[in-house]
Amino acid sequence: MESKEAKPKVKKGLWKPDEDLVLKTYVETHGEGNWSTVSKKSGLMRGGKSCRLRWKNYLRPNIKRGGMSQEEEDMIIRMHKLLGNRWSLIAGRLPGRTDNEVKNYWNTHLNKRLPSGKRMSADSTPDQNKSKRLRSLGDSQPAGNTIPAGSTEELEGKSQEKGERSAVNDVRTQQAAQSMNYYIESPMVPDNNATFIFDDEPFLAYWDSFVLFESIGCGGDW
DNA sequence: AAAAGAATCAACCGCTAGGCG
DNA sequence: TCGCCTAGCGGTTGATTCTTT
Repeated sequence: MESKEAKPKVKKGLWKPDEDLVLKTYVETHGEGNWSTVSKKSGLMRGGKSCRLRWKNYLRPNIKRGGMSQEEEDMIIRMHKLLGNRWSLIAGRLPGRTDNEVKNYWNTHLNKRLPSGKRMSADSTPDQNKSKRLRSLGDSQPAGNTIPAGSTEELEGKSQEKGERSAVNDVRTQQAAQSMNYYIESPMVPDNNATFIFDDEPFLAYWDSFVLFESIGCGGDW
């Protein structure tokens, strides 16, 4: 029953509202960055990583909470088909959404609905390291910074949202099943014969140049 | 009404890249 | 050039909530 007294005790688990308040106030005052020192300076007994994640996923302004819209769902499906499990890149095309949220949504809602039990999980990602290679490029447009103002929802709305969740999910399940009409049956990595069926041209406007760069075959194994 | 199982999602972990001294 | 530190990423875990029996 020895305890490691030398190390400062780092709190884990769910964040409490007062902790959120402390972190939010701190970041709004001092700005983002130096997460490793946030816990010391703010008095939070949290690790830097935890603080960064909490801010990025929940406390940051313009974070959109609640269910995904049909458009967002479609976007996720399409982007995942193109990019695989590059959640940060996908989230970057969805204003107000975080990579964690997109990832969870995919794993819980969309992945299981794939036709004929085909799973688009990490297993099917051809090159995990590609995301690392692309990171610096992708960071030029981080997930939250392109968000138009006015999409913030109350964090306290969560309990209500939970109550509505099952009903909302039922509707969304049906809608998403319809959206699968333009789901692409070709392998995730398109070759020259891959057929992409997009119903709306403006989708292209969301592509970054590096995505196009890779898509047209300059990315090695693409 | 209670218990068990399933589903969901917030948070953590390990790893890598990039910056800086 | 090397080593350390920080930020960011995707994968995984575990707690909570919901649904079914």
